Amino acid sequence: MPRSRDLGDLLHQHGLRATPQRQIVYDALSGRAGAHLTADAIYARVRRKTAGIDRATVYRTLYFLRDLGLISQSEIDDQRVFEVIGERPHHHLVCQNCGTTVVLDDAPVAAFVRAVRRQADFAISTPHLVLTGLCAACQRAASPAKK
Amino acid sequence: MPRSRDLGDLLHQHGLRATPQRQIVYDALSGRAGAHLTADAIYARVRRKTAGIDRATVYRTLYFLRDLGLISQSEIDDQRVFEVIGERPHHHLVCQNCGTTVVLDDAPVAAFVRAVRRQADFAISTPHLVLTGLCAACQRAASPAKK
DNA sequence: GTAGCTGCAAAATTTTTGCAGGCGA
DNA sequence: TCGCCTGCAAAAATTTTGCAGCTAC
Repeated sequence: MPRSRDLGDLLHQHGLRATPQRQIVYDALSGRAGAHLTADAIYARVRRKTAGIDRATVYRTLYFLRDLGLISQSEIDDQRVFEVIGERPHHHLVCQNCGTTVVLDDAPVAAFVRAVRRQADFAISTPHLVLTGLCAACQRAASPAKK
Repeated sequence: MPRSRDLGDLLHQHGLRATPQRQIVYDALSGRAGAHLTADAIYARVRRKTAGIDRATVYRTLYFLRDLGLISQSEIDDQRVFEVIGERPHHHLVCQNCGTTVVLDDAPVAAFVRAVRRQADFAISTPHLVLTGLCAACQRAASPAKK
């Protein structure tokens, strides 16, 4: 498993301050690459490692990292969730029936983004999409008659 | 301006109960077709018409209409917003810089949905997408050197 | 040394829930 | 009449903010 990218370097490059708290929050998310965690879940993970860290700091750090483009924020099932943005862009499909999460390659999304730029002259900048619908299994379960 | 579709008929068809509150909430959104309103804004509009209606009822009705597929729920700028789903599917692009909202035709979205179904066997069911990025004007303002 | 960051505490916002009575079908 | 819906009220959940002190640079 690849170690978390060194946050310190990145922050310094931007003239920002590297603090243990920021590293801890980032690590908590990195350790769960591919997973979507709520602010509360991240807080819990962070607390397990360092007791003194505060909820407010977690929130502030999350937004900080998001604005830097290091993590993404999305909405799943009415919950605000965060995820690290890895090297390779990818997206997620969440089944509204069984909750399964499927990874979607960036290719079709990139094509869509290009089409929108061409057609509407609008540059979609979502680095990580989370869309809902029905997974393969639930599609068939939902309409068994339609053979 | 087209009148709101008659909710009563629709609800009856599904064996559900038509109440004045449901009609009022639906009308409040219909009167603002194309706009994204927060639960609180909808509550305010509804109150102006009928003083007795409660916040809880607005929330319950909103989720009720959403689950029926009559209105869509999305997230803009960390705010949960609702919008009527009209006859013709369409989507929105929100500029993260100036806040402008651009309408996006369903065609490219439909193509994308088809591509995902083909590629990942996943049926995206979002009836109304709201994506963020940079509008035409802000794109140029952001990188003026790139001529 | 200094500005930016954090912890603490409190508040503000937003959403959800239980329950008794009302009302639509 | 019957059970779904609503208002009321309270609580729960989530997020934000002010401020004093600490700490990275």
